[in-house]
Amino acid sequence: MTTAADTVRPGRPKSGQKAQAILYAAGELFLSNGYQGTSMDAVAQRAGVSKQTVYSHFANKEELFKACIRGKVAGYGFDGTASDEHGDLRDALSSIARQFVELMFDPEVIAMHRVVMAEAASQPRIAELFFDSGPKRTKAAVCEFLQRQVEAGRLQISPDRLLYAAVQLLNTAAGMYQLSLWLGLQHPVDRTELDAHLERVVDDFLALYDVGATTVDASV
Amino acid sequence: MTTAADTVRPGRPKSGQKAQAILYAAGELFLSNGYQGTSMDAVAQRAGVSKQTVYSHFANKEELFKACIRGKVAGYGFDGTASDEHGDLRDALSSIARQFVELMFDPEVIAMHRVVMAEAASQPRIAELFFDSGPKRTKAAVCEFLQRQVEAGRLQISPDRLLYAAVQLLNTAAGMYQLSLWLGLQHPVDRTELDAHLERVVDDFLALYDVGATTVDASV
DNA sequence: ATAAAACTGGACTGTCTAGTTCCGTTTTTC
DNA sequence: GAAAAACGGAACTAGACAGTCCAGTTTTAT
Repeated sequence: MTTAADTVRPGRPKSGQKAQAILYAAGELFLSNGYQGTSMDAVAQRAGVSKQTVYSHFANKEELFKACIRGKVAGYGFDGTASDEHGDLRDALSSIARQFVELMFDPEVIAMHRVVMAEAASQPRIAELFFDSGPKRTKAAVCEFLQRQVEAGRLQISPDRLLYAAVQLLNTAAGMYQLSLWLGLQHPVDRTELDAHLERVVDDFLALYDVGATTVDASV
Repeated sequence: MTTAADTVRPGRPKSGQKAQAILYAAGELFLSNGYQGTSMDAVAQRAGVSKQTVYSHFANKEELFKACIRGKVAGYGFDGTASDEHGDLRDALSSIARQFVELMFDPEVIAMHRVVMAEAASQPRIAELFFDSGPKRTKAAVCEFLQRQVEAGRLQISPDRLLYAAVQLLNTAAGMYQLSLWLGLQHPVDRTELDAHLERVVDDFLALYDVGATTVDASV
């Protein structure tokens, strides 16, 4: 299969390195200054490239922005469910929670959320793209993990509660810090404090969904 | 006590109505177009006022923005803890959760979060102001409510867990929709679906903290 | 070698921006 | 009535921006 880009043409081919440099520079600028706060001149200058070259690789500012977000999101995989299926359930949950919190503590991830949210109103497709390939994928991964634990008889979660439980786990884990982080008000959390927090989170989760847990039925 | 503003001076006094009109117009524009996306000319035009007048009431764009945020935040009180102390605990928790979720569904509140987060990097004091008089106050209110329930013997929460529990309640209630809302991807949620969700949230909360609830101690 | 295309560097357009200042008018208090 | 200040309207400064264009240079395939 040969696309238009693959076709061999006479003349000098586009430099992939320049495209990379442009993407990298744009990524830095967009994430720290926002979409509107970043000029194409600044991108070109930081990439060490002429503005013409920027426009030869990316149709316009919006396309460049989209390409940036796509690239960044692709780089931030959440492999929390790679946790061994046969190890301790508590450890696995703990690892998922910790990985998620640490992801949320990453300054670049924070900047990402900020920029995408800021531009969500004027660029709905960007928001969708980000959500689908980021948070949505993470939730789905945790869902699948929980599903497997249910099937293995290690957890008690009714099928219609799976997504809720997954969000509950991630949310209680990171939700404590989330908004403060996005507002730039959160100091890096103390290691031992974080450990204690995560233990609580996993304890609560197990109290609700562990096979031995008492299900409180308040309707009676 | 007379401040400089109170002092009676000769000449025409500043029109409070104009100040209000400017604030209102600026609020609309800032919330829908962001800080950088809003020009002072646009504010003046929408307020039906000359730019001179805008600058006579507010020193500059930043001060105008701050005044806007202050005003908006002050308007969004969270009176969820006004819930009767002697009524049903479940109802009270349910009411708190519902009120919080509905607050989070308010388009203006969503826009607010977006704008403040977007500007958090360049305007840390705004972010702080918003956080302290918004989310922080809400959390504190719920904390106090829980504290009273603990004292009344209706809930079992150790003192160092109070804030965690409060955040847990609010977060599980709204966290399911939060990010989607901020990204502009969430359709208004079906009434019955929301009811079911909130019931789950309260059930889980009671399962963890109700006086009759079994505390799972996994360290044994 | 030659042709084709990428690239540089800069100039350029048209539009928008914040902030300030001018003048003439209106309103209000002393 | 007089003085003081708020107003409207407009202009101006000094700059940033996205995007286009062009002349000349470099790289590459044929």
